[in-house]
Amino acid sequence: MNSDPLRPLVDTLKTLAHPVRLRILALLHAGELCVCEVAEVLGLAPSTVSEHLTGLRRTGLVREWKVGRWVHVALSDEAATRPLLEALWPLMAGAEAELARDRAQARALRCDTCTPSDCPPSRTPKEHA
Amino acid sequence: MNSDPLRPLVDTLKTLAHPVRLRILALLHAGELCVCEVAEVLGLAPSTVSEHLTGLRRTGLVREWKVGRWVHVALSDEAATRPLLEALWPLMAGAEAELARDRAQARALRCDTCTPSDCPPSRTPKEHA
DNA sequence: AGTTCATTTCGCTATTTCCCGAAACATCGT
DNA sequence: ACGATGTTTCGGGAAATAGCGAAATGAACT
Repeated sequence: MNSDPLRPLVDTLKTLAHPVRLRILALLHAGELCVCEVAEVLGLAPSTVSEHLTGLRRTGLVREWKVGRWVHVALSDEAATRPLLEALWPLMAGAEAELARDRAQARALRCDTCTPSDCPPSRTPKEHA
Repeated sequence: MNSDPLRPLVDTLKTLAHPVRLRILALLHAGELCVCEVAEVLGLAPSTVSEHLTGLRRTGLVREWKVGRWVHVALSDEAATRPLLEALWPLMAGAEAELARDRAQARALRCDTCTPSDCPPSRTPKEHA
């Protein structure tokens, strides 16, 4: 019945059309993170972030994989959504202040003696010593 | 308080994220139309189309102007939204059949002895004779 | 002035989206 | 096996969105 050929594109656009999800994409543009770090930076409940990420994954915008008990997230390298994302970055210029603050906060959370892929994220660098 | 710097971009994306509005944009990509023609092609109530167009105009995606008692609509030439639209056309390829049908129907409604700018749109060409 | 026709605004209902907390899962460490 | 921690799923309530018909508006033509 519902074979609307515009459906996939509309789904992608709907997924993009939310400030939190744009902030997540901008965060991931600077490097991968794990779900709890995203939740911390955005100040949202983990369940909320998980649901946003489900949408982003459904539309192929991000990919996720497990590392120990953490789920790491990064921008997908799928060709389909790339041009849209590339067109989007310049349009986020007006929010650069907020986005830079997000990135700085993510960097502060991240342990700096190891890469996100092979080490559990730590809330504070000293927890890792 | 609510000075979310991502707001304008989110508004634009929300406006794009609807099959009817995408079809309207694709229609206008082939040339300007008046509101009643858009309603006829899409098979929607004029009030519904009017509301969709209000959103498209609010976000600068289309422009409208009065011609007699008709309101003509065309894609806006604003620089801000252009790159987004340009990234969008290729992504609509999967719906080319439906979009081509829309365009054909619009062409059938349109009087072919005059341009849309200086002549009231007529339902059938012979009404114009 | 009154009529007609294109368009918009309004009132309404149905559906969807967003966010959370509680509970369920999953994985690691002890 | 147990507890701790990260994540997801579920249930629900507030808000936004989509569609229509009816009524209001504006412009043209008698």
